[in-house]
Amino acid sequence: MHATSAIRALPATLSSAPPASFSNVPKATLAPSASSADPLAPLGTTITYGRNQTIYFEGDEAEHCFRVRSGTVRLCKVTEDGRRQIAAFLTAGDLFGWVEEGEYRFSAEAVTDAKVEKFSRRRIDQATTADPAMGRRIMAVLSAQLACAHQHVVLLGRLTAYERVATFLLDLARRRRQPGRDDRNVELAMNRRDLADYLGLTVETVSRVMNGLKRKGLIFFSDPEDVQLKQSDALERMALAA
Amino acid sequence: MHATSAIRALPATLSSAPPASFSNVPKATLAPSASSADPLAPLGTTITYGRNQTIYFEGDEAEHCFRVRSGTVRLCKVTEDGRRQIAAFLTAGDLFGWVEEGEYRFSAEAVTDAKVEKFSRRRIDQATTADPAMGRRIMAVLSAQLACAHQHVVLLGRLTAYERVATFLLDLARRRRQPGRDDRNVELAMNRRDLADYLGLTVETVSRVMNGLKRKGLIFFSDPEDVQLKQSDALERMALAA
DNA sequence: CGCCAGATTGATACACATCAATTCTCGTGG
DNA sequence: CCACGAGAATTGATGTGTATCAATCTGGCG
Repeated sequence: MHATSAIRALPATLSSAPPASFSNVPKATLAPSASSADPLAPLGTTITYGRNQTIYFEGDEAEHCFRVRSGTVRLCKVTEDGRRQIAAFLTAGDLFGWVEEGEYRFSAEAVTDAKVEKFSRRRIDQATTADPAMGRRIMAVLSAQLACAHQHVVLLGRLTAYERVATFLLDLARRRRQPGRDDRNVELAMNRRDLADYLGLTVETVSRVMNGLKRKGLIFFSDPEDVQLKQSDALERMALAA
Repeated sequence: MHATSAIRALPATLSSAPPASFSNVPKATLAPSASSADPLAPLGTTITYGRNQTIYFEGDEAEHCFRVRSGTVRLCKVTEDGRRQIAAFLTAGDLFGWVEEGEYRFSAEAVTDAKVEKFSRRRIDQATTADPAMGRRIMAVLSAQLACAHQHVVLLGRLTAYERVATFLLDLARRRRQPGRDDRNVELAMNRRDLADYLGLTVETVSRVMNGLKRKGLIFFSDPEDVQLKQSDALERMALAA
């Protein structure tokens, strides 16, 4: 299994990290391409989490905030009766646990092995006072994530199962688009259950749709976590809503 | 009809404005209760919009950002084939149109008559450089909105129609909770169509559920936009997921 | 008074969930 | 090296929550 392969070979500094977050929303990374080094980096400590390990639980006191350095993290919530919804998949550069005060409202878990930076709220506050540019960067990341979340809302509120899956696959491909990389080939960092819980569907439906798309020749896969987009244009048409 | 009544009697300054945004997520207002006056206020110009007037269209160049001063604003997106999803209802203190660069991804429209402040991106940037505390406040608002959006994702991804409506009504009531106000009585700023498009349902289903709740005695209304919560506890139980 | 948009109510359709087997994959130990 | 077991994915049969289609009702307004 290719647990950690989806986001592989991450640059040591985030300055050239690919845009993360899902949806076709341009992603602000904390460290801009140009000039200044990542201003947040020296403030945190990096922790490595194994696949499916919990970073924090919903309800924990929110004393720290985090940033993904490598790998994929999910934010999720489980209802009393066991229904689970994933609110976001986060990748390199994404902030999370950015709670003003009180408790985390979602759990954060490593989808793949992941390196995560941890910051104390207090130190971040101090740092933004000292360096206003950093505050603006954080604002940029947060507003990009908000835009992603709104896209996700549209997907869940109004798209059919086929549209959801097509949109997701295209987002994933778009997110990985970089010079010199084959963006026809998408490696899913997550299994069908995660996918279902992100898309607001059941595992069975996701499986049926994926295989339906395969049968129609829009995609191909033998390994369920390694998907080739054969007809992106047809997928685009299917994902009409953006 | 009580178009503008849902959020009435807004204080001139936002310093004592009620927490806005939906979901039971604590709301950071831009102007904190204590000390300093609203730092953003002098930077913007206030514009009044009539009910259903568009503030900006999805696809417009994002040169300004906004803040709600009074009334309710919706962020929404319509697909080619006419499906509409409302991503958020915004009320006093909420920021919107906070796009880094490029175009707005959602349209913003006045649900009720509304006063909105308009800021140029550039001036905001300058101001945050001058006053880092302002940057932190904006971050707080954005992260609160992100939390709201994530709640909305759970609602759309995993809740039944009854659970969605119950959750919505309770959020609305919670949002209005203030000393000296009757929080059993909820005035909806929006009609059934807006409600449906926010909750990811159809008008018919919303209507059926509202009348179902009325029949069960959990709520009461004669005017469809003025709802009394008769058994908040039962509604809470129905809205299990949070 | 009669129009019209919004809300409600009813009958029916369908997309997806649910329940229930298989099949596949891979790690483990004999 | 292969049998075994367990979790993941797939596939099939059936059920159901909500959408869709279609009236009807209601209240405000010209």
